[in-house]
Amino acid sequence: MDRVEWLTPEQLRAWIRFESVVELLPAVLDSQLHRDAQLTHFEYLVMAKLSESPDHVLRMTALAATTNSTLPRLSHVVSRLEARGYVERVPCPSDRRATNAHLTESGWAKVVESAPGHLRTVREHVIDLLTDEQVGQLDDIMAVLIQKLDPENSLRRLP
Amino acid sequence: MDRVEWLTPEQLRAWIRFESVVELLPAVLDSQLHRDAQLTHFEYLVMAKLSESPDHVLRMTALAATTNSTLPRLSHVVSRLEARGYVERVPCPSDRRATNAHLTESGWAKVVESAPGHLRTVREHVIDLLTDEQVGQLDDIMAVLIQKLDPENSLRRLP
DNA sequence: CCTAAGTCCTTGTCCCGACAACCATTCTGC
DNA sequence: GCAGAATGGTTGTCGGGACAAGGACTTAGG
Repeated sequence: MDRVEWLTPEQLRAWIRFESVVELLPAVLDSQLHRDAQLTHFEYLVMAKLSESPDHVLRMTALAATTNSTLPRLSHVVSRLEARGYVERVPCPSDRRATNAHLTESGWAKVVESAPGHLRTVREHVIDLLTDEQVGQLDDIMAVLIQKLDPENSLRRLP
Repeated sequence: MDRVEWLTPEQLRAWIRFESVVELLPAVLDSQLHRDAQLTHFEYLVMAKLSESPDHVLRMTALAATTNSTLPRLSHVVSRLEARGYVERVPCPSDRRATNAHLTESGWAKVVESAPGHLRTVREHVIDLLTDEQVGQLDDIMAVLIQKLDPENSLRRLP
């Protein structure tokens, strides 16, 4: 292994803090949703993305992309959501390999019901703690990191 | 559920990007460590914290705190690391309820061997992508979030 | 003291995510 | 057209993390 330059104290401190947030934040989001809506954060995300899409339908591949997920993972989650009546699978007419995931009425209602609580959590733990300027800085920084993490920009729908 | 103000476009975009990074970054760190050192990110973190500590020893409770973890989780991981010879459990002489986790020679060697690769990954995916100014902004922002996520740095979820 | 409550840690069980193997359909080159 | 590659999804298995319960020890109160 080649030599790597060590971090400066400022860089190290920033990294340790960032690392901690990355570790702790998902647990907060997960637990709020699980407590208030019996949903995983990822389950919520899947339904939320469906709800933003025309006709509440997305192909599995597209849905996997927007949720930063893999197909196997998504498939399992959709099966769970299907069992609870929130989502249904519909064969894609134009490509018979493909499957469309469709948010049911019940699923839509679930999203509408649980969105405010989730939003509140996001506000309480992130957005409302920062100044507008900091939100802008966060946006810029995360844009740079995403570019590296997800070079192909498979995440569409960035407003 | 009370009404919650929706996010502005700027806030929403920042949040979606941040959310994506929080989702994707751990996978990158995990996979590098697993590939190059057969270690979980959390396993590495545990050994790293031990290696920074005097005599390479920490009480389980303290170790759980510095790694943002719970005691059950830590206990399982230490068991695994013990089975691989990287860590050993030593009863604490002053408090017989307590257990000290001690990094073995082999564990120390493992940390020394795998640290550069991990550091390189952190540099490649975060630090080296940002200006010094941005690193400072990231530090400030994460400090604010940490304050909310872990108010007294003495976390541990209570039921 | 001695009992009750609190602290420190371990263990068992369940569920979710990663990974690999697999099947079905569509595309490509010749 | 047709063989082989590529694409789109599903399923099975395995390992790690959350949570609940329990065991061992210590401290506090009368």
